[in-house]
Amino acid sequence: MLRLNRMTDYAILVLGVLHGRPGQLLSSAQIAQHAQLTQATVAKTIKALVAAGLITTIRGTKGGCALAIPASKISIADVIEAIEGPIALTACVEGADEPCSVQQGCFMSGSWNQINGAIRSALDGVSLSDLFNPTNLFPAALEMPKHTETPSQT
Amino acid sequence: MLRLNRMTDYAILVLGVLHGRPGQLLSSAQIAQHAQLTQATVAKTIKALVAAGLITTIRGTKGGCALAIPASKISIADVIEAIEGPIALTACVEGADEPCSVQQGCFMSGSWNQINGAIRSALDGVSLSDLFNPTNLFPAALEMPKHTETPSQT
DNA sequence: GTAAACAAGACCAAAATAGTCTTGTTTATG
DNA sequence: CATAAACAAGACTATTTTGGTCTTGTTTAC
Repeated sequence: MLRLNRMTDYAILVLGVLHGRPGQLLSSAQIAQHAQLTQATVAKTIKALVAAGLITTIRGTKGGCALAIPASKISIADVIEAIEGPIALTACVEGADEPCSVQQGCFMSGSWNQINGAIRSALDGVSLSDLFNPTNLFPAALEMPKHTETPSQT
Repeated sequence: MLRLNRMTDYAILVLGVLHGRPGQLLSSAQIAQHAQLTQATVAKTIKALVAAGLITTIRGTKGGCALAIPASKISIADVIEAIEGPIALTACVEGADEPCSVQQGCFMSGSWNQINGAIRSALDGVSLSDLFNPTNLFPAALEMPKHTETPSQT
């Protein structure tokens, strides 16, 4: 299913909360409340996002978090890489004897690199603001109230 | 990391073994031997591949497996879907109150569908024969013996 | 009828993931 | 300068997912 893990979901949620309140410093507790997560989980998410340079934090009383760069400059790929590490399917199969012995070393790696690159650019092509304002991609989205198919989560 | 799971690796291995022996009926035990897996694990993999119509099996003594369709017609996406189910990141975030209440329902679903589609077509664009004969993609592959970067498995 | 092979599902083990808790550091405020 | 609010970081536990094995059944060639 190639599914994102839940922490990445949370990260997108957290970034969405920050995006919805531009210029405000929000504490992790506030974010947790808006995102309906526990403060501890939000803190864990924030740690990774700070490490990746996507948000900035200010410590001490009156501290909090804000987006480090505009949502339009943050791609989905950035978020995924911040939480899950480099984007790569890397299914380099080593165990086989015959089919691999024909060529030397990891003969499939070239193909996989190409596949990984294609996926990465797909994910790189959508920014958080595209995600949060889907009208950019689908101008009529808000006028079509038929959302019968439920895009399942988790 | 968006990694494939191990069963998908195994499936590619199994298909590679079959691809390397066109026209032959191989028992799961033989495949297991070539792929250096246990027979039980291969049998499990085969079950999914048969269900997806990628390989055909013949029961009884002298039975075995063979590719149901040529490797050039099987895409990576087919294999992934056979083992892991539909390809979808589906990170439809429901929990948030504020950022979601502005629009109705799952407002991000449209964007995710587009992203999923892009990934799927990337995976659809590479067939198993591309993977097994990377010269199709990289004509000089066999003449470049520098494989320093190790594309990690598992 | 027997053995070789696929079929299918139950079940257990191992690994990855998610979530919590504790402790420490920074800083505004009274 | 003490206190409280907030971030920081990592240890630890629990849960979930994944991988692997085992058992039992069915098909078919000889």
